[in-house]
Amino acid sequence: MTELVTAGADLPRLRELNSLSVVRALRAHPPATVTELSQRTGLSRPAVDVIAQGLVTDGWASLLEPGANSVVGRPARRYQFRATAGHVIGVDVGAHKVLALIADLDGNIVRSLRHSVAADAGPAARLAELDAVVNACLSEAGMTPSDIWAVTVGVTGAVDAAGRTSFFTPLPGWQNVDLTAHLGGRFACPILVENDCKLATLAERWKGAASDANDIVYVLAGMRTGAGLIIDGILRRGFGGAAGELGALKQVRWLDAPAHLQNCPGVPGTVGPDDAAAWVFNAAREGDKAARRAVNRYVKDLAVGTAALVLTLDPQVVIFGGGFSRSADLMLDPLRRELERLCLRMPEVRASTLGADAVALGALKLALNEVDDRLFSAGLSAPVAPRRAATPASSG
Amino acid sequence: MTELVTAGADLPRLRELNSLSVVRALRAHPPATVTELSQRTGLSRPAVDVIAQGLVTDGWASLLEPGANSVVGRPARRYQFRATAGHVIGVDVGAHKVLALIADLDGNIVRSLRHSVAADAGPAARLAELDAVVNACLSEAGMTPSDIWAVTVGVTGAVDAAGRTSFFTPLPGWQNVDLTAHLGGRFACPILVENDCKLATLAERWKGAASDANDIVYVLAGMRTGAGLIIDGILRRGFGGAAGELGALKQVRWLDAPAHLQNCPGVPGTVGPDDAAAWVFNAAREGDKAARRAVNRYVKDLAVGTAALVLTLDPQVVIFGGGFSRSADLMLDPLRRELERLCLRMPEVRASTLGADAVALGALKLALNEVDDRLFSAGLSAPVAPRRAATPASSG
DNA sequence: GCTGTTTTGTAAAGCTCGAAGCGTATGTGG
DNA sequence: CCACATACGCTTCGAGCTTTACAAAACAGC
Repeated sequence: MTELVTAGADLPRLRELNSLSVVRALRAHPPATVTELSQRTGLSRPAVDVIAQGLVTDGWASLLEPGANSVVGRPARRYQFRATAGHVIGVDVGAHKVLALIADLDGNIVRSLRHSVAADAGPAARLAELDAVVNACLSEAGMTPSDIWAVTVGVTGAVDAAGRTSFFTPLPGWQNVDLTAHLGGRFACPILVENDCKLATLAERWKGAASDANDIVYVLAGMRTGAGLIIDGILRRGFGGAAGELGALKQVRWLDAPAHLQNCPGVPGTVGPDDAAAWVFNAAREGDKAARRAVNRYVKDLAVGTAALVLTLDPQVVIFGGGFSRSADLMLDPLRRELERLCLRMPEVRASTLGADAVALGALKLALNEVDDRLFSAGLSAPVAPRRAATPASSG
Repeated sequence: MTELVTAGADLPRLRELNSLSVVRALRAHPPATVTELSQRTGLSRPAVDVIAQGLVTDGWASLLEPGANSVVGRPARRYQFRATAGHVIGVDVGAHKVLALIADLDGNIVRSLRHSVAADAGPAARLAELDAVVNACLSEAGMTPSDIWAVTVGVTGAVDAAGRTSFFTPLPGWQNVDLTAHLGGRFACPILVENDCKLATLAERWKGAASDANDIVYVLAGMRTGAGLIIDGILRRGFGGAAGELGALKQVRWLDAPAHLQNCPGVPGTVGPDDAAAWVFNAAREGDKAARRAVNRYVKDLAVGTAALVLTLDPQVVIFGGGFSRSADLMLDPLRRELERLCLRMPEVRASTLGADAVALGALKLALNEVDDRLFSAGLSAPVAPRRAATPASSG
């Protein structure tokens, strides 16, 4: 009737909260004994004991066989979170490839598969390749779609709340492709679609160069330039999912920045447009004057937009990622110098440590976050795949 | 010893959580009967009853005298949150004035006082005026500093985590003035110092034009141009407190934008530089061609930076505030047109509804938030003024 | 003015959960 | 084989919430 201002908690809820607390402690430092869990959660040993046994019978935790016990005294039972209770899929649908990863609830990658796709492939062909990769990856792992608890797909371009690439995408014919609906037929679990750049940002914070920071600006530097934002530890999408699309503003010079590299004088005619940048970076490394000038011009332009992000958000760290980050050795210091000149408070500037898998890793992480959110809000009844709340019927 | 991963809750903590839950319900819909509170919190009537009585004896709530009871049945006791249990102060230290507001815990303004200050006053004189206003306001309200639970002071310029204006401020000699230390001698409660622009943003969300939105970009348009950001309902300061200082980047044209108004041809020599903008707005309203052109140029420049913010954050709403927002009728539509051209997803654009008190109101809100945070994290023992955790000794 | 109705206040019983304490089990080291 | 250290598991106790039941207070209608 009346909306709940704030839910008051009764005893069963208390037990649930403490169970979740134990699960968190279990995941943070596995494997753990009852005594350790008791210390970490602040609960008494007997309380943790019954909770841990309940987790085992529910399937959330498992007992480790007693191994080498260095300490004197009765050896403690060692519990561990049963990460294999569920799995998630992260997919990167890029211009040239489709990469799928399957991981367990702790993020351990169980299976990965990568197919190449022609850059000019249409949406139907690309979707078919997506299905093929996901299917093959699942069967290689000996799983069915019902074993999957969440799916995330990363695509290029801003993605709206419904999971559609509504604005712009370089993938041919990809506007308004409804991936949620496309995958919804086979997966009953939550399906998330997200911008590749945002996912790469998430990945850098998960197991990349920004794992220690909570306020992160990620700059994707490549043939396309983009940005991803983590503020207060949370990936920000914006009200309509279009956060980080600063590159669309021509005053920040991100649109034309890669042209400095592509149009650099001295690039041999035998080098294709996609490889021109790599050639320029190599030439610059070997001392070629024109190449160095091109790189410097590129960095100068990149720095304008980066400075706009830094001045707007004042992050702790800026991550320099994307395809060009392989040549970060050439550009990191010039970029720092430019930012020093343009910004009020200088953030740390670091190069990405993740390679081409960053987007798929971020997709994995987003799916894991979704699972955790549901776990910690809905409570842990039994480890089964969650189901989407509503399936908005919409044609792809 | 070991850091707590997540605190497990025991029974006393449960009661505390439920008490807070009742307090929240009480504040959301005052006055409230036990039955209403029971429905809103989901707790049983007897549980709410003992909690409510406890709140009354602690001083957090009070009983309302039974008034007209339209319904049949035994009249219910009506409880209300005792907002006068504590008070907070919000101060705006501006270029021309010092404005102090005192409010109770519900944000009802109890007392306000405004002193004018010369724009070229030095830091000592300005601090003296600040003390005078705060003292007078307190004594007029019949209070002492120990009655105050939190103090917030708004100043121009980026404020770092320690509460110092470390970067730039137009207030003469104000660099590195340590307001926290200055006020720390007389107030034992938390003292917050914050950028005026951020506080105005907070005020617009509290009781201004953005009360329905959680993702807000506030643009302060005046002789100085600034920005404040609310993302996911929370005011964002950035890692070093310098978020929103996009204006420092010359490519976004905010620095020179007001010059279009000041240097507009046709401004009589009798009009001072501070009043030139107002003259131009009036002239534009009356159809003066040169004035209209100046206003349009100004809006065009303002829109570049605003578009950078919008493209970066994709907010739900952009608030057009600051001194020039009095002339929003002239500029709102042109600003919308420019943004439509520059942005991917168009946010709502609204004019500020708060006048010159916005900064002080925001300061009040920040102080109230601080009180609430402490309340809801530390629990409610008895309504007394909180004390600062650590007083970092630093000379002003 | 009395009675019935309706809603609130209050008391008692029961249940669940966590804390504390204590005896028991199971290892290591001498 | 014995002493010791640590972990397990049982019992007792207390706190807090819910349910149920009953008393109290006001209004409506006769």
